Amino acid sequence: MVVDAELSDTEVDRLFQALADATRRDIVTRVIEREQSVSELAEHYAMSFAAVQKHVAVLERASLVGKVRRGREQIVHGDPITLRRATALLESYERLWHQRIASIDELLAEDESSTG
Amino acid sequence: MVVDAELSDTEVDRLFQALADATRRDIVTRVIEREQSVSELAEHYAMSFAAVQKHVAVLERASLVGKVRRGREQIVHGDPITLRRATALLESYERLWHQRIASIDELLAEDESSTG
DNA sequence: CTAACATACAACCAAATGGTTGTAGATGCT
DNA sequence: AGCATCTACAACCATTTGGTTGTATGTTAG
Repeated sequence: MVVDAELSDTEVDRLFQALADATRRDIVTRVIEREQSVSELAEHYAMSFAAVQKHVAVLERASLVGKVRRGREQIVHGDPITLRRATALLESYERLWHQRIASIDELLAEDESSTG
Repeated sequence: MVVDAELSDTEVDRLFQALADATRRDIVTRVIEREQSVSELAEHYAMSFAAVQKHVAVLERASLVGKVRRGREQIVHGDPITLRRATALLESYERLWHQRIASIDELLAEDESSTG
């Protein structure tokens, strides 16, 4: 399962952009729990079917979900790999932070040994 | 360090929205590594100072960074707590996924014991 | 074959976004 | 005091976004 492939700036833009909407995040949780058709998803929201269709399209462009035709329905499923990549990205920022804290601590330790 | 406080939909919207721009992500990494003034940040980008100012404002509204006045400068620093919350959120989606996989595995195991 | 259903997609609209320039207010240096 | 620097903020503009309605197309059930 390839997870560490570098994401381009544009891909990351799309990824976070896709996550920056409550309806879309809700769709993601729903299809993670159980893959389901677009119209089935649409039932839960106070907006037109076309609007939900667009949200799914945004998630698809971000590779957070995929669609597979089943008869006349289009079944939406979650993409765990992209989710993993998004998390990994944020974790790398956190790692940066911890590294910075660590080097500050080092400096403080040196300081103490020279002043104490 | 409070990390698990529930974020409202709007807050999460702002959070991911703020991360959905390469310039802003770059600003975040820079201020995580070392806090610095807005104009210092602005030097690195091929856009106006005002544009960078706006990006910082977006990050601030999302609580990804904070600003502190120092003389005539405004020093921007990263906010690790918000970063942690963002990561935690994505991790919870991943957890959902693993739970789903686990229950599928259970079903398969039951199936095998009845058919084998 | 026909009716109902699920989807696709275009056209349209208001609001938000990401950029610009210009002006004005604080602060620091000499 | 006077000038340069850093920031704030308004006004403006093009593009994107998130929604709508309407129409067309493919698919399944009777």
